[in-house]
This record gives sequence, C-alpha cells and structure tokens, in this order.
Amino acid sequence: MGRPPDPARREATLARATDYVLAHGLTGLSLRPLAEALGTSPRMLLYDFGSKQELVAAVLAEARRRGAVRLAEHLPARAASPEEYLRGIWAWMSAPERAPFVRLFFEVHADGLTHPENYPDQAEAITGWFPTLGAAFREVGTGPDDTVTPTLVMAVIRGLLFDLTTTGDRHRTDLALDRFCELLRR
Amino acid sequence: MGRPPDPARREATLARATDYVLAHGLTGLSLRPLAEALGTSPRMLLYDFGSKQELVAAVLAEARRRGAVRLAEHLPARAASPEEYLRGIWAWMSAPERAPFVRLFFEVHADGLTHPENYPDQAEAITGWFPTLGAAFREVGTGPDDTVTPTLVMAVIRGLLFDLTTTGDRHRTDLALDRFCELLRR
DNA sequence: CATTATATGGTGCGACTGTTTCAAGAACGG
DNA sequence: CCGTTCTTGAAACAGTCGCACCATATAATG
Repeated sequence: MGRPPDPARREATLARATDYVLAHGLTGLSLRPLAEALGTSPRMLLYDFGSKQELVAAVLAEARRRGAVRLAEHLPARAASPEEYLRGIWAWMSAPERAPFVRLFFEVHADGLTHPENYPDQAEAITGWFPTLGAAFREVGTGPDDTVTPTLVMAVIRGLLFDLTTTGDRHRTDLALDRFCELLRR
Repeated sequence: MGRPPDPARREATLARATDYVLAHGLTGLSLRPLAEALGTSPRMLLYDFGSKQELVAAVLAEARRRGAVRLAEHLPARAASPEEYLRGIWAWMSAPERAPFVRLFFEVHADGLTHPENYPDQAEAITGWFPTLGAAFREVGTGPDDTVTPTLVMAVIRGLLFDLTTTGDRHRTDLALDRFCELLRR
C-alpha cells in the first residue's frame, strides 16, 4: 500500500534534461541551474537519478537513443550506391539541426580522454557503425568483414565535422566530401 | 631604483604549467592544485598572469609553440611523394609521445564549441595547414590554391586520431591510413 | 480516521572555486 | 641608514558545487 510511485515523472524530467544538455552542453552542467530551467529542484533530480553522474549517464543514453532513431528515419534502407549512402550520412550529420548532438559527441570524447573510466562503452560508439557501413560499402570494400573501409569513411565524416564545427566553412567541407567520393569512385 | 623585475620566473612558471596541463588536461584545471604541483602559490600565478583565463591562454600558446617546433624538426623538408608526406604526418601525430598534445587539442576544440569567444584564433589552427599541405600535395591536388585536398587530408588525420584515442586500435587505424594512401595513389 | 509509502521543500554542510586584501620580505639605488 | 619597487605569504571573501538530513505534503490501503 502507500502512495504509488510515479515513473512517468522521471521520464519526463529525463527528456527535458536531455533537451537542456543538448542546448547548453555538458561541460558546465550544474544541478541547480538545470533544476531551475526544468521547473524542479536539485533535490528531485537526485531523488530520481541518485547522483549527478547517474543523471549524466541517463541523459547521454537518451541522447544516443534519439540520435539513432533520427538517423534510422533518415537514411534510406538500401542506397543506390556507396557514394549516395555516404552523402546521405554527411548531409544528415552536418545539418544544423544536428549541431547539438555533434557538440555533445565531441564533448564526451574530450572528457573521455581524461576520464576513460566514466565512458565504458565509448569504443562501441565507433565500432558499432561497422556492420551497417560494411554492408553499404561492400562494393568498394575488401571483403565481408572489412572494418578498414568503414573506419576510413567515418574518419572522414568526423574529421570534416571537426573542421566544420571549428571554421564554419560549409562550402569547403562539402567540397572535401565530394573529393573523397571521387576518390572512392575511381 | 627599487628591486629589479624578474621576468625569468614567469617564463619558468609558464613552462612548468604547460607541462602540468599537458599531463593533466585542461578541463579540471584549478589554480590551487596547479600551484602546489609547481611549488608556488595561487597568489603568484595570478601575480604573474593576471587571471586564470590569461594563464590558460599563455599555456595554450606555449603548447602550440612546442608542437610546431617538434613538427618542424620531424617532417622532411621535401618529401619524395605526397604519400610519404602523409605517412610522416600520421606517424608523428599518432605517436604516443604526442598523446598529451592531441588530448589538449581535442579538449580545446570541445570547449570552443560551447565558448567560441575564448578561442578567437581557432580556425587558424585548421586553415594554417593549407599552404604547407597544398604544396606537398600539389601532384594530387587540383591547383596551386587548392584548399580542398588539404581539408580532406587533415580530416582523415583528425578523424583517425579521434578513432585511435577512443578505441586504442592502432592496427585498424594504421590500415585505414594505408587505404587512404591507396585511394590517393590511383 | 490511521497507516504506509512516495514525493517534495527547505536548509545546511563541507569542500571547493577564482580572486582580493593586507602585510611583510627582499633586492636594489642613493 | 632610507626610499622604492618587486615579490611573496596568509588569510579572507563571495560564490558555487554535489549532496545529506529532516520535516512535511500527498495519495494510496485498511
């Protein structure tokens, strides 16, 4: 007996906290401003998530979940060519709407360089792409279990995202992807 | 008259502070632990640098200076081929001794995504490579002022560094660079 | 009503942060 | 010696941080 628990509240808080982190970044995240922006209290955040660390972990998981869903919605199930697939990924990832996700992605990576213990499944964020990409690029790959081609393809994407987020030069980065497509085609 | 100033002290402090930041990262940097590790006091750090912000700026400038010097020492003045040049850059940047610099590089980029105003010359860290790289890759480039090929080349390097620092998989990243060289060659 | 469980506000603790203030020490010239 | 300038220590200030403790409110069962 007693008052029944309300798991929906935690979920709603998590969703809005994820919005907040995507908007403001992870680096300076603090419970009190976050709580105020969410119309709740630091007390409740700790009540729901146990600690700040666990809250952050939940937010990152939620952000990953959202990103995966959106990507799955966007990419064609079977692209006509590797080039088309690659252009699709670049168009999706470099779109301004994805900027908050990209920033969070780079923030997590940078923090993971100093505190790897906090992000145990970070490598999986890279290797997880291999099955999908390996299939999409099998024409230009070296075999069914080729991880090298996906590695290079994602390196180009991430490297160009790094450039784009730093310089803001969309034209030049777009052209660089064109050039990579050209190299792949030959 | 009066006691003469001692500019050497500031320089020595800056050098050792740069060591410290390279070793411990920029994210959690705090004056008191830094001062203690340097055998000085927060009071003196502020006396010498004015504020934490200015100290950080000085440390980043010093780190850039060191990196540039080391790279200039390592790279051959004129490589036999673009491929050899590219392999030289990758070997140098991915070497374990460069890990502290690479981490600092990624940390600055990530922080710059949230606080661009703090890093006014960040774009120059990317575009500054173009003259040098454009010359080295003129055989495979599109012209004398080609910025697209250098953009792609550095994107591959940075993207693979991202992968390497996350997964630690040197073999796979080395192979991916081989693959990129192969694409360039054809 | 009482009981029992969850939900929530308020308050404060201890440890940090960058920075300032005040005072004293240390090295020079006259 | 004095005066001047640079250097340095100790302490405090005002703020933030995550988090814990305690009381109370709320909603269910009996």
